Amino acid sequence: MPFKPVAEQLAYLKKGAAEIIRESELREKLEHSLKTGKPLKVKAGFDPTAPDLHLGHTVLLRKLKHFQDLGHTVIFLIGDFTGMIGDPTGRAATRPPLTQAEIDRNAETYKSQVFKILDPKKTVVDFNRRWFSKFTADDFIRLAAKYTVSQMLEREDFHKRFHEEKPIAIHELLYPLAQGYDSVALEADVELGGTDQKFNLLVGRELQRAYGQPPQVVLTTPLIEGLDGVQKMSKSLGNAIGITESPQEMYGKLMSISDELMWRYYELLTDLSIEDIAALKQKCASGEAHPMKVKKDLAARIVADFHSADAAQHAAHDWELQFQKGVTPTDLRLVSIELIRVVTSEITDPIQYLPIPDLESLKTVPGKSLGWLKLDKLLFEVGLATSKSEANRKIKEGAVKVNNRGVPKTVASLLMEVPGELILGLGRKLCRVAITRD
RNA sequence: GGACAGGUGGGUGAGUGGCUAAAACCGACAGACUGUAAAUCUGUUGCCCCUCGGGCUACGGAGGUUCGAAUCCUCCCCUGUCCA
Repeated sequence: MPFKPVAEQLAYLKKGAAEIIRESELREKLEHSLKTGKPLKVKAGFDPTAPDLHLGHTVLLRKLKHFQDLGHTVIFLIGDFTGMIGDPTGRAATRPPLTQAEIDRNAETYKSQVFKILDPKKTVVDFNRRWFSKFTADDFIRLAAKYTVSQMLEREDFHKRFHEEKPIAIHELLYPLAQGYDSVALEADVELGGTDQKFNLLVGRELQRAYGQPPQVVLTTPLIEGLDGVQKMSKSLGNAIGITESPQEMYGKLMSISDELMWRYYELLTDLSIEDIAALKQKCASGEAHPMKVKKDLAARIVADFHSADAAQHAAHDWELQFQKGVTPTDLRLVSIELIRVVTSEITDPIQYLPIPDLESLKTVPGKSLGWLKLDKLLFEVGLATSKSEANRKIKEGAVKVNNRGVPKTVASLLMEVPGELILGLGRKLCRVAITRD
């Protein structure tokens, strides 16, 4: 395989990397690989329990892809052994070991998601249970003997917890060792990880030395901020964009980020060069370009990466209709709800109700019956509110819409013909509801 | 094994017998404003019942004292510090 000149490779790899330890070693490794024609082994480890990737993971995956583009070998390592420990995050307890079936299933999910970015033909998928299942207690003690407590306490979160007198379980200390040993087992040349992984990656270097191997180069990628622009993107914080989300969801979420964050996303999630991004930024500042337009471009690019250009265009169109022109999109989620109560008496009930669509047309419909629908129950069952109490609060806050019209704060029920359909909205969320009898 | 400190709502963290569904801050959600951006301002922020209002659950767990307990007592579980 013909490799590109070292300087060119290095420049390509440096773009968007947070830190390279050490750059001179990377250069040497690239030179060596060029000379011998042997590709570098580039490793990145993934947790087997959460195969639900979001854009944050793609920053790393894109960098792996860059290595692939240059002809190197990427090892996608699924940490099915280390997953038992769980990377120490302060409160994560030991996780129950996954069954082989679960691991296999997760691995498949991983592949289907990861190969949206990586080239399947150039990717080696491996599991660290492959070597750890053969590890004996003796081996483990020998491994543990290669590191010291104070070395471990150099890690920021251990250090902090230690000084705050918070618990640190012994097995948590084992995690970096195990992850580091992966590099030994694979004889990795380079390991990639988020900046939060820096310590673990460096342990890999130390262990490789201890086992008589040349230490791997560590390349960290920045952690991207989530939709809130403050905390790192993470599923559990609810500020993530999953890579399997629909074009519409992705586009909508991307449009909701702040202008400031938009530049960060451009930098980390697109192939635009630093110069191009700077130029765009300049244009926005000078008023030559509208930030919203630039944001739309960003959203379209990213959606196109994970779906298609067509899908991106579609999503953009839908988004404009819904949010800029106030038109209800046609492909809303449809939920069926059973009628709650049939109207038996005249409509003189003192309950506050809202006729849908209006009172006159309601009275003259043949073949249908009229029904009451409790609004709070409806909002709850449809999933727009997490409880009926919340639904009631939102009604009182005037946040509810029916068929695109605001519902007065005092309304408790809807009056409508059944079977029928309506568009229910709470804030930005919309839902199409079909009302059926029985 | 012993001595001591501590375990409160999504988070931080007040609260030492009734005025505490539990301060404050953060977060979250909604409204106004906008470019569905940010910033700002306002409101809401345990669950359930038909509105006023009412009911139920909640301060590590289980009991107990009391008209009444997050608050007092007993036992247990968990975490940390120090001693061995």
